[in-house]
Amino acid sequence: MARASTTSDAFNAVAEPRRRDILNFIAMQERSVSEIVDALELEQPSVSKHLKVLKEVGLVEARREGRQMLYRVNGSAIRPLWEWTSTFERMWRHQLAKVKENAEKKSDL
Amino acid sequence: MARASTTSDAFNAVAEPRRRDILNFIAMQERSVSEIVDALELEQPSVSKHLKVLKEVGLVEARREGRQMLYRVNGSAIRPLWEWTSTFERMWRHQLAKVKENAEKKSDL
DNA sequence: TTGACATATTCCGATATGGGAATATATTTG
DNA sequence: CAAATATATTCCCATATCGGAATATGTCAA
Repeated sequence: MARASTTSDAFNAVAEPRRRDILNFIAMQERSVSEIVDALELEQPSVSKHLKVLKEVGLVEARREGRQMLYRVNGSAIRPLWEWTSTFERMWRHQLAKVKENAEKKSDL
Repeated sequence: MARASTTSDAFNAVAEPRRRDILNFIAMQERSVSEIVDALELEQPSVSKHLKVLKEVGLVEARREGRQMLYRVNGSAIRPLWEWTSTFERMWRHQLAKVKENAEKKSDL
Protein backbone atom coordinates (compact mmCIF):
# COMPACT_ATOMS: atom_id res chain seq x y z
CA MET A 1 0.00 0.00 0.00
CA ALA A 2 1.06 3.62 -0.41
CA ARG A 3 -0.07 6.76 1.31
CA ALA A 4 -3.81 7.23 1.60
CA SER A 5 -5.43 9.26 -1.12
CA THR A 6 -5.76 12.99 -0.55
CA THR A 7 -9.45 12.51 -1.22
CA SER A 8 -9.87 9.78 1.34
CA ASP A 9 -10.90 12.25 4.04
CA ALA A 10 -10.63 15.82 5.28
CA PHE A 11 -7.45 15.03 7.21
CA ASN A 12 -5.61 14.09 4.06
CA ALA A 13 -7.11 16.89 2.02
CA VAL A 14 -5.98 19.62 4.40
CA ALA A 15 -2.51 18.20 4.81
CA GLU A 16 -1.55 20.14 1.69
CA PRO A 17 -0.65 23.72 2.70
CA ARG A 18 -2.01 25.27 -0.49
CA ARG A 19 -5.37 23.75 0.15
CA ARG A 20 -5.41 25.28 3.61
CA ASP A 21 -4.47 28.60 2.05
CA ILE A 22 -7.42 28.29 -0.29
CA LEU A 23 -9.79 27.44 2.54
CA ASN A 24 -8.51 30.39 4.54
CA PHE A 25 -9.02 32.70 1.61
CA ILE A 26 -12.57 31.68 0.87
CA ALA A 27 -13.56 31.24 4.50
CA MET A 28 -15.33 34.55 4.95
CA GLN A 29 -16.70 34.97 1.47
CA GLU A 30 -17.26 32.84 -1.58
CA ARG A 31 -14.70 33.45 -4.30
CA SER A 32 -14.19 32.68 -7.94
CA VAL A 33 -11.32 30.55 -9.17
CA SER A 34 -9.54 33.51 -10.66
CA GLU A 35 -9.80 35.47 -7.44
CA ILE A 36 -8.08 32.59 -5.70
CA VAL A 37 -5.47 32.44 -8.44
CA ASP A 38 -4.73 36.14 -8.09
CA ALA A 39 -4.72 36.19 -4.31
CA LEU A 40 -2.54 33.15 -3.75
CA GLU A 41 -0.41 33.55 -6.86
CA LEU A 42 -0.88 29.99 -8.01
CA GLU A 43 -1.39 28.61 -11.48
CA GLN A 44 -5.01 28.30 -12.49
CA PRO A 45 -4.86 24.56 -13.22
CA SER A 46 -3.28 24.01 -9.84
CA VAL A 47 -6.10 25.86 -8.11
CA SER A 48 -8.74 23.94 -10.03
CA LYS A 49 -7.12 20.68 -9.05
CA HIS A 50 -6.92 21.62 -5.40
CA LEU A 51 -10.54 22.71 -5.44
CA LYS A 52 -11.51 19.40 -6.91
CA VAL A 53 -9.88 17.56 -4.03
CA LEU A 54 -11.55 19.86 -1.51
CA LYS A 55 -14.88 19.33 -3.17
CA GLU A 56 -14.55 15.57 -3.21
CA VAL A 57 -14.17 15.46 0.54
CA GLY A 58 -16.97 17.98 1.05
CA LEU A 59 -14.80 20.81 2.33
CA VAL A 60 -16.06 23.21 -0.33
CA GLU A 61 -19.16 23.67 -2.37
CA ALA A 62 -19.51 25.51 -5.63
CA ARG A 63 -22.06 27.25 -7.76
CA ARG A 64 -21.81 28.64 -11.22
CA GLU A 65 -22.42 32.28 -11.96
CA GLY A 66 -22.02 32.99 -15.63
CA ARG A 67 -18.59 31.83 -16.64
CA GLN A 68 -17.36 31.87 -13.11
CA MET A 69 -17.48 29.19 -10.51
CA LEU A 70 -17.88 30.50 -6.99
CA TYR A 71 -16.49 28.37 -4.23
CA ARG A 72 -17.34 28.51 -0.56
CA VAL A 73 -16.26 26.60 2.52
CA ASN A 74 -18.47 23.98 4.04
CA GLY A 75 -17.43 24.54 7.64
CA SER A 76 -19.14 21.44 8.96
CA ALA A 77 -16.81 19.20 6.98
CA ILE A 78 -13.96 20.39 9.17
CA ARG A 79 -15.84 19.33 12.26
CA PRO A 80 -14.28 15.87 12.59
CA LEU A 81 -10.88 17.48 12.49
CA TRP A 82 -11.81 20.01 15.11
CA GLU A 83 -13.32 17.38 17.35
CA TRP A 84 -10.31 15.17 17.14
CA THR A 85 -7.88 17.96 17.89
CA SER A 86 -10.04 19.24 20.71
CA THR A 87 -9.40 16.18 22.84
CA PHE A 88 -5.71 16.97 22.71
CA GLU A 89 -6.26 20.65 23.25
CA ARG A 90 -7.83 19.73 26.57
CA MET A 91 -4.69 17.81 27.47
CA TRP A 92 -2.59 20.72 26.48
CA ARG A 93 -4.52 23.01 28.81
CA HIS A 94 -4.15 20.54 31.64
CA GLN A 95 -0.43 20.48 31.13
CA LEU A 96 -0.33 24.25 31.23
CA ALA A 97 -2.40 24.25 34.39
CA LYS A 98 0.04 21.88 36.02
CA VAL A 99 3.00 23.99 35.08
CA LYS A 100 1.28 27.01 36.52
CA GLU A 101 0.40 25.15 39.69
CA ASN A 102 3.97 24.08 40.19
CA ALA A 103 5.22 27.57 39.60
CA GLU A 104 2.88 28.86 42.27
CA LYS A 105 3.98 26.20 44.73
CA LYS A 106 7.56 27.18 44.21
CA SER A 107 6.85 30.84 44.76
CA ASP A 108 5.29 29.92 48.10
CA LEU A 109 8.61 28.63 49.43
CA MET B 1 7.19 18.08 -6.80
CA ALA B 2 5.30 15.34 -5.07
CA ARG B 3 3.21 15.34 -1.94
CA ALA B 4 4.78 17.00 1.08
CA SER B 5 6.67 14.75 3.43
CA THR B 6 4.73 13.23 6.30
CA THR B 7 7.33 14.73 8.57
CA SER B 8 6.96 18.22 7.19
CA ASP B 9 4.42 19.19 9.83
CA ALA B 10 1.74 17.93 12.20
CA PHE B 11 -0.93 18.23 9.51
CA ASN B 12 0.82 15.73 7.30
CA ALA B 13 1.81 13.44 10.14
CA VAL B 14 -1.75 13.20 11.39
CA ALA B 15 -3.25 12.53 7.98
CA GLU B 16 -2.40 8.86 8.39
CA PRO B 17 -5.24 7.15 10.30
CA ARG B 18 -2.97 4.71 12.10
CA ARG B 19 -0.98 7.55 13.51
CA ARG B 20 -4.14 9.09 14.87
CA ASP B 21 -5.03 5.73 16.37
CA ILE B 22 -1.67 5.65 18.07
CA LEU B 23 -2.08 9.16 19.42
CA ASN B 24 -5.54 8.31 20.69
CA PHE B 25 -4.24 5.23 22.42
CA ILE B 26 -1.37 6.93 24.21
CA ALA B 27 -3.27 10.14 24.91
CA MET B 28 -4.20 9.41 28.50
CA GLN B 29 -1.17 7.39 29.51
CA GLU B 30 2.28 6.75 28.19
CA ARG B 31 2.61 3.35 26.55
CA SER B 32 5.32 1.01 25.37
CA VAL B 33 5.69 0.05 21.74
CA SER B 34 4.46 -3.47 22.39
CA GLU B 35 1.39 -2.20 24.19
CA ILE B 36 0.57 -0.19 21.08
CA VAL B 37 1.25 -3.19 18.87
CA ASP B 38 -1.09 -5.36 20.93
CA ALA B 39 -3.84 -2.78 21.28
CA LEU B 40 -3.98 -1.69 17.65
CA GLU B 41 -3.05 -5.04 16.13
CA LEU B 42 -0.32 -3.63 13.93
CA GLU B 43 3.09 -5.03 13.08
CA GLN B 44 5.83 -3.89 15.38
CA PRO B 45 8.01 -2.37 12.64
CA SER B 46 5.02 -0.46 11.40
CA VAL B 47 4.39 1.00 14.83
CA SER B 48 8.03 1.95 15.26
CA LYS B 49 7.98 3.71 11.92
CA HIS B 50 4.82 5.62 12.71
CA LEU B 51 6.23 6.63 16.07
CA LYS B 52 9.33 7.90 14.37
CA VAL B 53 7.25 10.17 12.16
CA LEU B 54 5.25 11.41 15.13
CA LYS B 55 8.43 12.08 17.03
CA GLU B 56 10.02 14.00 14.19
CA VAL B 57 7.17 16.48 14.14
CA GLY B 58 7.10 16.71 17.93
CA LEU B 59 3.75 15.03 18.42
CA VAL B 60 5.20 12.43 20.77
CA GLU B 61 8.08 12.19 23.16
CA ALA B 62 9.75 9.05 24.43
CA ARG B 63 11.81 7.79 27.30
CA ARG B 64 13.51 4.49 27.81
CA GLU B 65 12.66 2.24 30.70
CA GLY B 66 14.75 -0.90 30.61
CA ARG B 67 14.22 -2.54 27.26
CA GLN B 68 11.03 -0.66 26.69
CA MET B 69 10.48 2.70 25.13
CA LEU B 70 7.58 4.59 26.60
CA TYR B 71 5.85 7.07 24.32
CA ARG B 72 3.60 9.90 25.34
CA VAL B 73 1.70 12.59 23.48
CA ASN B 74 2.96 16.13 23.38
CA GLY B 75 -0.42 17.82 23.31
CA SER B 76 0.95 21.24 22.50
CA ALA B 77 2.18 20.05 19.09
CA ILE B 78 -1.42 19.58 18.04
CA ARG B 79 -2.19 23.17 18.91
CA PRO B 80 -1.65 24.61 15.43
CA LEU B 81 -4.08 22.09 14.07
CA TRP B 82 -6.64 22.91 16.70
CA GLU B 83 -6.25 26.61 16.15
CA TRP B 84 -6.64 26.31 12.44
CA THR B 85 -9.74 24.16 12.68
CA SER B 86 -11.24 26.42 15.33
CA THR B 87 -11.67 29.28 12.93
CA PHE B 88 -13.88 27.05 10.81
CA GLU B 89 -15.67 25.64 13.78
CA ARG B 90 -16.82 29.18 14.52
CA MET B 91 -18.24 29.38 11.01
CA TRP B 92 -19.96 26.10 11.49
CA ARG B 93 -21.66 27.35 14.63
CA HIS B 94 -22.78 30.50 12.84
CA GLN B 95 -24.33 28.44 10.10
CA LEU B 96 -26.19 26.36 12.66
CA ALA B 97 -27.39 29.50 14.38
CA LYS B 98 -28.75 30.82 11.11
CA VAL B 99 -30.58 27.61 10.38
CA LYS B 100 -32.10 27.70 13.81
CA GLU B 101 -33.09 31.34 13.42
CA ASN B 102 -34.83 30.62 10.15
CA ALA B 103 -36.64 27.67 11.63
CA GLU B 104 -37.94 29.89 14.41
CA LYS B 105 -39.07 32.55 11.96
CA LYS B 106 -41.02 29.96 10.04
CA SER B 107 -42.71 28.63 13.12
CA ASP B 108 -43.91 32.16 13.84
CA LEU B 109 -46.06 32.18 10.71
C1' DT C 1 29.18 -14.52 26.89
C1' DT C 2 24.93 -16.29 25.33
C1' DG C 3 20.17 -16.09 24.81
C1' DA C 4 15.84 -13.78 25.16
C1' DC C 5 13.16 -9.88 24.79
C1' DA C 6 12.01 -5.04 22.99
C1' DT C 7 12.52 -1.85 19.55
C1' DA C 8 14.55 0.29 15.37
C1' DT C 9 16.23 0.22 10.68
C1' DT C 10 16.78 -1.17 5.92
C1' DC C 11 15.34 -2.80 1.54
C1' DC C 12 11.65 -3.61 -1.59
C1' DG C 13 7.62 -2.54 -4.67
C1' DA C 14 3.12 -0.65 -5.79
C1' DT C 15 0.91 3.57 -5.60
C1' DA C 16 -0.76 8.41 -5.38
C1' DT C 17 0.98 12.67 -5.48
C1' DG C 18 1.60 18.01 -7.11
C1' DG C 19 3.49 20.96 -10.51
C1' DG C 20 4.12 22.17 -15.40
C1' DA C 21 2.55 22.27 -19.94
C1' DA C 22 -0.85 21.63 -23.13
C1' DT C 23 -5.45 21.16 -24.16
C1' DA C 24 -10.48 20.63 -23.49
C1' DT C 25 -14.95 22.35 -21.98
C1' DA C 26 -18.33 25.85 -20.83
C1' DT C 27 -20.30 30.39 -21.10
C1' DT C 28 -20.92 34.96 -22.80
C1' DT C 29 -20.52 38.38 -26.40
C1' DG C 30 -20.39 40.25 -31.06
C1' DC D 1 -20.95 31.04 -35.89
C1' DA D 2 -16.32 32.87 -34.05
C1' DA D 3 -13.67 34.99 -30.54
C1' DA D 4 -12.87 35.81 -25.77
C1' DT D 5 -13.07 34.65 -21.08
C1' DA D 6 -13.24 31.33 -17.11
C1' DT D 7 -12.48 26.95 -15.53
C1' DA D 8 -11.45 21.93 -15.84
C1' DT D 9 -8.91 17.99 -17.49
C1' DT D 10 -5.14 15.24 -19.23
C1' DC D 11 -0.45 13.75 -19.64
C1' DC D 12 4.10 13.42 -17.79
C1' DC D 13 7.53 12.76 -14.09
C1' DA D 14 10.26 13.09 -9.86
C1' DT D 15 9.25 11.96 -5.32
C1' DA D 16 7.66 10.17 -0.84
C1' DT D 17 4.89 6.95 0.86
C1' DC D 18 3.18 2.44 3.61
C1' DG D 19 3.39 -2.31 4.40
C1' DG D 20 6.02 -6.62 4.44
C1' DA D 21 10.06 -9.15 5.26
C1' DA D 22 14.38 -9.44 6.98
C1' DT D 23 17.74 -7.80 9.88
C1' DA D 24 20.12 -4.74 13.14
C1' DT D 25 20.54 -2.58 17.63
C1' DG D 26 19.88 -2.24 22.53
C1' DT D 27 19.02 -4.08 27.15
C1' DC D 28 18.53 -7.42 30.68
C1' DA D 29 19.29 -12.04 32.90
C1' DA D 30 21.70 -16.32 33.76
